[in-house]
Amino acid sequence: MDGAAVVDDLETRELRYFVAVAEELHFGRAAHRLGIAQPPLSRAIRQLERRLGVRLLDRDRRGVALTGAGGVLLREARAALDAVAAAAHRTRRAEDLQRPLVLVTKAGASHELLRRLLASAAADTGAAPVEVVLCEVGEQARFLRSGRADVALMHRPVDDLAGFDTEDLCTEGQVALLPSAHPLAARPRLTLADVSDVPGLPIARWPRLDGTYPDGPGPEVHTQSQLAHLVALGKTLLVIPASSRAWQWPDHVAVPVIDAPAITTVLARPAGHHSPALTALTRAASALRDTPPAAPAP
Amino acid sequence: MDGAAVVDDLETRELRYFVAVAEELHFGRAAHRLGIAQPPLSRAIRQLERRLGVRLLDRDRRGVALTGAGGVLLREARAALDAVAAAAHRTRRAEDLQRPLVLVTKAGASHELLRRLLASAAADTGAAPVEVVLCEVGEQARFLRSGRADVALMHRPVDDLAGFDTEDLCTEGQVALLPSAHPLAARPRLTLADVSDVPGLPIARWPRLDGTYPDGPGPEVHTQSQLAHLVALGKTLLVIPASSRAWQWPDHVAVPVIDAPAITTVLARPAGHHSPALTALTRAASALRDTPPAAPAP
DNA sequence: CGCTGTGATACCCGGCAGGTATCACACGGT
DNA sequence: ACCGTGTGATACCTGCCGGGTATCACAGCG
Repeated sequence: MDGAAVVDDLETRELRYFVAVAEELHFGRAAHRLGIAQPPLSRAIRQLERRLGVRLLDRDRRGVALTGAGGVLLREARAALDAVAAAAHRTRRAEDLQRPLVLVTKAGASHELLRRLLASAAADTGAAPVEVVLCEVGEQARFLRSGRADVALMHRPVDDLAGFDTEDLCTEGQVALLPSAHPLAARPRLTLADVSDVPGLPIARWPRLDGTYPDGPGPEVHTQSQLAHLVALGKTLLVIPASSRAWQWPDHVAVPVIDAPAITTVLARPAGHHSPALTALTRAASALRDTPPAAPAP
Repeated sequence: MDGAAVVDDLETRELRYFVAVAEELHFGRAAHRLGIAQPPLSRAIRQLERRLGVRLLDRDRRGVALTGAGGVLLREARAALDAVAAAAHRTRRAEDLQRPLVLVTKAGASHELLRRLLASAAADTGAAPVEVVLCEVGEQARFLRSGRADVALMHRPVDDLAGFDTEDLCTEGQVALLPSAHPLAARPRLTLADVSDVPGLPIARWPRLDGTYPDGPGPEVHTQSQLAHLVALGKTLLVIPASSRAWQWPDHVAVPVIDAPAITTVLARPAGHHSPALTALTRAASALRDTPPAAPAP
């Protein structure tokens, strides 16, 4: 037999190392981030490639690039590391039954809804206390998958809900956020075409999964705080769910975008996970959906 | 600070060791299965408990029992190990785009449907070849989660479909399989009550997730082959989907059980995974559903 | 044509995973 | 009561491998 008949079952250490290199695309920085020196990291990656029998990275003397297989491993390794972290988290927290339920949501979204949900859960006798954690945009899924949170507020269709059980909470339209002085701010309503290419107010660009940015005139951002700054400066415009008032500065105007897809806020939990506290919260949430807000907006 | 402030990120080795002990509930046998000696295994488990700060096993000098936290870790560790294995599998197979799609199904189920599905996929130009893998009952989910298969035939409501995207293929009633000499075999139809407690033909008992068997008079089985033997011997009866003819021996009779839940055969794939070959197969499957079988059974 | 920065290589060392031998103890037989 | 048996725990040793330092090889660039 040849030397390719090597073992399966990678170690999490190897996966962590690979993810670091794949994210940094630089052995030195990755090693620094991992708190080790560069040579052991190079050796570990090379050994990983030999064990898998697959080339993961193209090193061409000036930087590093992911191969196709490397891209697959990056995605799979993240999922696997999340699963391992979830094993640790959930095992630790299995001890006390009266632990609070951890709910994660992206900062600045669904304020009012969350407040009502918490009130409803608190009123439900027997429901465990709920602890709210805020995360950056799109990070809820990883919080759920890695066990750092039990349940999340997510948004369809913008978030990827694959692998989660969901409960619809409410659906709403989107508004464009503009500087109040801008000509478009006077319009009673807008369309996506109106806001897609506004001179002087380009839409901000978020990094793709591989870390690169799409082309375009807009500023590059990767956290909500950066975006908040740019909005406050009137440097970009935003199309967001109508309830995301946290973004609305005093000198901004929200104009409905009539053809933007409706956003549904959902309560998401890992598929197949059940606990009394979780089902109690889900019940409170579904009761909430059937009850309109006490004071509907004028 | 106290000594409880220990690291996260478990190693897969620790998880594999724990799963072995939790499944065997015996350090010696688990060590043998892992190919190591018993003392290092004891030490590794103890270290795992210290790192997690949680007692996982109750050792009381005569055997080992899982604690609540241990049960949680067993489930989570299996999922995590599956995810790690999936990372290796899928990365290796990411290389060649023309690789066959691996379909897993439980042996002896959905014969006819699978044949039609394969024919339909073969007719669809551009669909990758399909490789069929057979597994024991209930193991399809692990094949999908660990990346050993890309897609599975599963059955609602008997299989746990949490975390999978599914496509319904067909729905059918269930029949009871009886020795032809048995009095019940003469009936034109039966109910669950009729077959639930037949003297001399107790229903076989499958192990639960924790490895123990429910109480009852029936024989204990944990593979389909064992069950096939017992059915052939006329020692037990079976309630199965009507199409599972593989179980029907010449001296057996199938009688419809009119109040048994209908079984839907579904094509399942890991949520959020997409590939051209997979979508082609899914398309072929949905086309199949709309087309009734060429020669309906009389 | 050196200088800079990249990843790869060579080599050494220490910690830890794993092995062997043995212990401590709970049963069950007689 | 007592020893035999089988359990997991402990003690101690050893070899391997993960990690460190020093250095190399090479590609750009002024």
